[in-house]
Amino acid sequence: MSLVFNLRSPRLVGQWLARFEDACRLRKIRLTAQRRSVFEALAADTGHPTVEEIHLRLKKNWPSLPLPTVYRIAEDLISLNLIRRVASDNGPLRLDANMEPHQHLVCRVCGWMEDWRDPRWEKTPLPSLLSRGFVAEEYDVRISGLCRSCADKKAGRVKSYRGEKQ
Amino acid sequence: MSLVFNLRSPRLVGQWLARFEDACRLRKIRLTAQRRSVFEALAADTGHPTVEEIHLRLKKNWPSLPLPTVYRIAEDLISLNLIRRVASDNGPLRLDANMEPHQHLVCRVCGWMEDWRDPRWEKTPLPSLLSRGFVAEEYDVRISGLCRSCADKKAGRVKSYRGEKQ
DNA sequence: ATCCTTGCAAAGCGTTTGCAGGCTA
DNA sequence: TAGCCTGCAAACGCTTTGCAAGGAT
Repeated sequence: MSLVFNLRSPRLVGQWLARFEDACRLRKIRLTAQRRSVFEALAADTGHPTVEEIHLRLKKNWPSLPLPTVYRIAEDLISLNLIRRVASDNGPLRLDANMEPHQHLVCRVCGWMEDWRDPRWEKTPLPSLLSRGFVAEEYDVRISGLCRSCADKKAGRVKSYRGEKQ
Repeated sequence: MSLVFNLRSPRLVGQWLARFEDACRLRKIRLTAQRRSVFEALAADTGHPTVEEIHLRLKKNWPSLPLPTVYRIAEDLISLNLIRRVASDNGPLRLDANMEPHQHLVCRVCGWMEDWRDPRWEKTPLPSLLSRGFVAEEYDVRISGLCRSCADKKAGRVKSYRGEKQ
């Protein structure tokens, strides 16, 4: 697990923090230091971190912060519509504070993930009633493939049968 | 968990079983009754079942079949490229024996899932080198929303803060 | 006969929960 | 002050693993 993370612009993080505080007031939810820290860490990070990654980062300055608290707060923030879960094939829950419409690049080998925007996806209209009364709300588009480092490693490798995750 | 499942056409299941047997021969993997049963149950089901659902179904006629065996075989079939994991936000692993290009309708409340085809997604070309050397291989499109039954239940309900999964 | 695969049991990992004490509003 | 929230520890559910016995080739 990498602790390297890409920062989001401080201006945007500030906007999102204000929105977070408004949401707390509106929903009559207490604005605790723990919630603010978790939300801020998540908002500042473009890397779709796991709960554990957030926890590790916060522990540097707050060694007593327990992991279950971060889990509980993550759930709260999801309920408040301030962050969302990222869809994946397996592995631990990943979080995303970017609520704008966007797509994801996902490496099928290492799970590396990055935001991507392609206006073509956003212009495609949602079918209104697709099938059996299903009410479509939004697209969730992942572009899967190989990140540069896994593509490099792959060259010349032989696939094994068991023992190697695809 | 529901044991109701939608059947795939026997003709298609037969084709896929033949492909499964070829793949076993090609990769020199033993064709056991367990593997055949798990693959067949999966191929016959259009409902994106979990490993446990497959196991429950097979147990009816094979009470001694252990769950870990189904997990191991699922992993094998994924490695053989005969089935794939379905992307989801959370919850247990779901499997899909349909390897044709297709999209999914996903209910964000109950997890109900159904295949969907929209030629627009399939015609959109993959960008070749999107970002930082990323090699795109395929799209994974989920259309999330509410299935009919959750849409019906939702009318008139008040959302709670904690205690209700979104 | 070989050795891949299964069956069993146990461990592993990520996540959730119950309860008492603490802190925000 | 009231009661929401946290901290702690323990439980939980899904998944994986080690090892000996079994079965396909």
